[in-house]
Amino acid sequence: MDTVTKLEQFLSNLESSNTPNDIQTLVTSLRDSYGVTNAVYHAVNLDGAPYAALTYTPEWMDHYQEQKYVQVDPVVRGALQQFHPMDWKRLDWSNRGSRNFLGEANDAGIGNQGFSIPIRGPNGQFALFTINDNCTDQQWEVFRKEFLRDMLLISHFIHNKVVKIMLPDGNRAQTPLSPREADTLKYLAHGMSRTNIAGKLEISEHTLRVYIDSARHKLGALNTVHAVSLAYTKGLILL
Amino acid sequence: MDTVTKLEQFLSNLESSNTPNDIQTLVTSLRDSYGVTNAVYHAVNLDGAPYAALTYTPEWMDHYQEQKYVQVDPVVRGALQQFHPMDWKRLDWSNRGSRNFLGEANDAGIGNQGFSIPIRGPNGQFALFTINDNCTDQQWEVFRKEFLRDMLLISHFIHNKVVKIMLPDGNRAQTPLSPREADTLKYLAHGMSRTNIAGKLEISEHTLRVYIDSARHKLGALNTVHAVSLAYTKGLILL
DNA sequence: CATAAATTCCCCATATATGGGGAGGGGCTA
DNA sequence: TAGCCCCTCCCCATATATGGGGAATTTATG
Repeated sequence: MDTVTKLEQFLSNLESSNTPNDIQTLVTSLRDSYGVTNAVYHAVNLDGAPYAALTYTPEWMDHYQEQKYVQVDPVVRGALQQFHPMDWKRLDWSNRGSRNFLGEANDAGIGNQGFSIPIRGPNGQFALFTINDNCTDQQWEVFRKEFLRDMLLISHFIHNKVVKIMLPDGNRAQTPLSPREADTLKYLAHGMSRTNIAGKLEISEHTLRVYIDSARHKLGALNTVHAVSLAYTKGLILL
Repeated sequence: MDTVTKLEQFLSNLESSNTPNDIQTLVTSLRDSYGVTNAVYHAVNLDGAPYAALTYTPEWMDHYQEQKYVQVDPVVRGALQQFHPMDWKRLDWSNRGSRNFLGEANDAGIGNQGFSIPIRGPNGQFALFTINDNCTDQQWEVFRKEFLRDMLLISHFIHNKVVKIMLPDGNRAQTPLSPREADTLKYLAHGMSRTNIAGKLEISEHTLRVYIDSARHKLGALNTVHAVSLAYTKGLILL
């Protein structure tokens, strides 16, 4: 079975996946067809909720959840600041929490080699697609060279499908912001005060307040900080 | 020349690209090898600055810049809210600004067909990779089916390279936030008041203030809104 | 052309955030 | 073990933001 066929097969299976269970099956068959120890799709943030389809043991997952490892896991922390797929060897495992985590992960049968692909979507979506294996550095390098591109595509398509399944109404029309409102929120995000922004936009501070208020109301935000973070994650403003 | 070779050739050319000029040349040769009307890499936000490598005419680019079309362009607005490559036909061209923009774009020789791939990186990076052409819907559909995957990979690798070139110190160590600081900023982003957050974290409001203050100082933020938006874009907190 | 939305201006009172201090206990690391 | 960072608590005074009103002109939209 050559490379193209593996990817083709995955994409064709993905096409006919319509439930969370299908995705789980898909990830398992992905692990088998590429001959690795584990394959993991982990949506760290999908409109506030997490979601995962993976081949780790349920025990390890429960443990991970209970210990709130998502906040400590160097893979997650690293991926949040990276764009390119990230090899686990290049992460910082120096502090105690990480070492502890690493030890427990090894005990849970997770491979010594691995890379994780960060996936970013609108609305603050953040997910990871991870492949890991037990093998030598050389073997791993060969795998990486051969399949990294497949994995990039797989990570993209699997996330796209998961969003479709988990957030069927995710494509609802967005609350539009008026140009002035968008400007206002942008400058607020930059840390400017009302007085400064009003000066920059050459309007009175009273007027500026109207924009902040109307943006808050449009977005259903509880306060200004909320409005700014909503507008940014929803892709309504550019920083 | 078959598909694999085109992509391979691009990636090999990319490997040896080390300056903005190289990227420009690369995009031009990309357009030629895939036989389309235009190829565009447009970093809308690269640490606050824009950057573009494209095959549009300089006149159109100047016009685009002068008119601040980035704020009106339905392609940009749409891509900000999408994950998957977005066909231009599926955008909303109904309002006056968009129609006007479309007319001028046609006059500038931009193809009637096109799709744009949104690219999201850490630090609020947002870029678009666009391919457009003059052809029928059917021809376009064929092109899309055949080359969409290539384009996804190209968009990923070109962005990765541009960031390396334009932000060579982009991989500097991030200001770490303590767990309490990160929690605090996260809840602030959710729109909670100090009083509520203090209650949730079961600490006094005074203590909470210390976290906000120290986070502000660590991030070099001008105020709380700024601190939250910095922490989020830098990947230091999960919403 | 009628209606809606955007943009601009203003007042008053209260709630909340910020800036400047200070202080003690506990844990990790060199 | 010494030093650094984290976590927790407190005071005072001032600056800034919010919530509740109201109203005009211009610009888009159907």
